[in-house]
Amino acid sequence: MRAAEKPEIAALPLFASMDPDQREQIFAASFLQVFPPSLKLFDAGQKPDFLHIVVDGMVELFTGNADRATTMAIIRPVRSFILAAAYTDQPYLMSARTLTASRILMTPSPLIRDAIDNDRELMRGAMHELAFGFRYFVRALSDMKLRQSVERLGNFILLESGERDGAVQFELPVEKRTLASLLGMTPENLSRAFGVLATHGVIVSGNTVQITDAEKLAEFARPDPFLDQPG
Amino acid sequence: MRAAEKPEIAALPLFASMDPDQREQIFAASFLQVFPPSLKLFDAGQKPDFLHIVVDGMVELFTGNADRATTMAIIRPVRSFILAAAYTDQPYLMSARTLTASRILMTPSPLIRDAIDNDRELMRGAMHELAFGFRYFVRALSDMKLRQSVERLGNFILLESGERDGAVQFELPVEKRTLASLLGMTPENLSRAFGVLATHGVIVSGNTVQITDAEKLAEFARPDPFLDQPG
DNA sequence: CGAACCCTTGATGGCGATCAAACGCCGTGG
DNA sequence: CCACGGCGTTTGATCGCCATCAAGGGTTCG
Repeated sequence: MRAAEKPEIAALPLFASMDPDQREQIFAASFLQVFPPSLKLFDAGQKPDFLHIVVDGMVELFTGNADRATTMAIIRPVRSFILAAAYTDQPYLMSARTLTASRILMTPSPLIRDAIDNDRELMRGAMHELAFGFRYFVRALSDMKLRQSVERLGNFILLESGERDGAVQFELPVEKRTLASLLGMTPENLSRAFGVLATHGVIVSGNTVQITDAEKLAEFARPDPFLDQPG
Repeated sequence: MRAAEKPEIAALPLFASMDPDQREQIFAASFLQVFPPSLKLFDAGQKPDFLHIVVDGMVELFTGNADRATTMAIIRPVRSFILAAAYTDQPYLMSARTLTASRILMTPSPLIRDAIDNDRELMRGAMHELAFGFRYFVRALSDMKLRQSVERLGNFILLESGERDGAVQFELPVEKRTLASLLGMTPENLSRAFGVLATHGVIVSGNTVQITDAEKLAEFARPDPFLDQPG
């Protein structure tokens, strides 16, 4: 890692308040690496060599067997991923690949395990990071079990809008095919789902989404006040 | 909590290796309570007052809006639940109720937060507990997205058998209606799914499941070597 | 003994997957 | 500069899984 990059990384939520000496030790053994788009980072089933943190860019976590595949999460900066595997030293449950060119901080997992065990502030960060991931997947599972595809899309749009301070127009963060997989449907049906939402206050053109009637959209999607929240 | 019960609780994985003084402090403020079956413990959306640990019995975590409901997990001894909410002080994402008469240890969440922050061994236990929950929901989500209902049931049976050291005959841990909800289907279709599995080496009579041909079942269900594992 | 309640079995319908083909966008190469 | 080819997306037609509706059988408990 270059010296110029250290302050930026040190400011990450996970590292911000930890002991500087220990942090320095972690950084000394870590790599901040730039990856091209569509590069596989690791496979499900592997033992975790590194804890990964997305500093810039976007990473897709996905699973699947030979026949089928599905994207489990999209990781945007600044978040770690597979902390659960790295800390407990169990095989990855998901594979990872970059969606865009990405800068990723890679820290050897034995090192991060020790550091978490020895630094209270880092541990707190790790607990929060893990708790965030836990809650994300709880949400994703209930989204999947309780709602049908068009509702999921509607709530996704509301959530994205919410993360942009309620912006009524924004760009989709990923290709539609990836979004379809994230939402548990086929690209064909995502296309049709956007069509349905046209009658519920949403216009889509290319990659840009415009909410023309947020109230009507909310009425259709029925977001859950607890479940459909960032964080 | 009665004095006679303390050693049993102190032996729980979460508490086993923590500082005895701090543990004593936690116990002094905790309740070990017996609940009847079908009792609601808390509702999604509430702020977490207590960390719960199932010592005996069985607890169902579930979500749902007015129309639909689904069970998210079945908690069997000895596990904590909603640690993520209790530690980060965010509202519960799921509701909880007992399935059977249950003994549950309830620890005020501010207390458990402090204790985790101050006791390294407890913190490790909490990290592992959280990591376990995280991985459980990752599995559940990919199970839901990648497999259809009969496959899910087949893999559930294989998993239960695996947890009983490969026993070829065992009792279903919950009512079939609850199992159906856990597996994301209706009771009617669970019934039909058992029917289908009859041609793949599984016989069901009442609550007892018998695997007559484990190989044929595995061939049909195609369990994932990484995903379909306890722990 | 009767009444819930759970489970099962059957019939029907809808959501979404699959198959198929055409469109639009964008790169490369002539 | 334009033709071509690849790929993501859209649109249409069909099929299959599973939910829903409905009714009957079994068990448990008051």
